[in-house]
Amino acid sequence: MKDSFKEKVYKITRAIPKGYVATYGQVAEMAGNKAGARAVGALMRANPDAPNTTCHRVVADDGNLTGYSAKGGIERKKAMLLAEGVKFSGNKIDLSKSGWKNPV
DNA sequence: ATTTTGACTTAAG
DNA sequence: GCTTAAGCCAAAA
Repeated sequence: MKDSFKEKVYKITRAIPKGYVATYGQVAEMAGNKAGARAVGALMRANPDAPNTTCHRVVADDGNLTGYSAKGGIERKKAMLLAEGVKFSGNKIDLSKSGWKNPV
């Protein structure tokens, strides 16, 4: 299988359970490139599989919401995550409660 | 093929 | 605590 870096990133992003979020660095590391956090963001922006790839469950390492090219932007993403049960700390995600880690 | 940009992260000032 | 700089990777121009 030709799982390129981006395909892995999309797959991993899709694998994030509802109510949880993963950081770009985390996804990048799972995809095989620990330093590819930026690349992950770039791929999310491309997001060819938008309704299939839950790109809104990927956030910055600090739990801060960044990017989101779609309509509504950050506010929309925040509302969406909050509706899924993600715990927010003010205007950021509480990674201590909603931080996702891949169970192998 | 080379250069630029970007939804990152960490370190230093 | 916030701003600036540098390092990393991949896609787009």
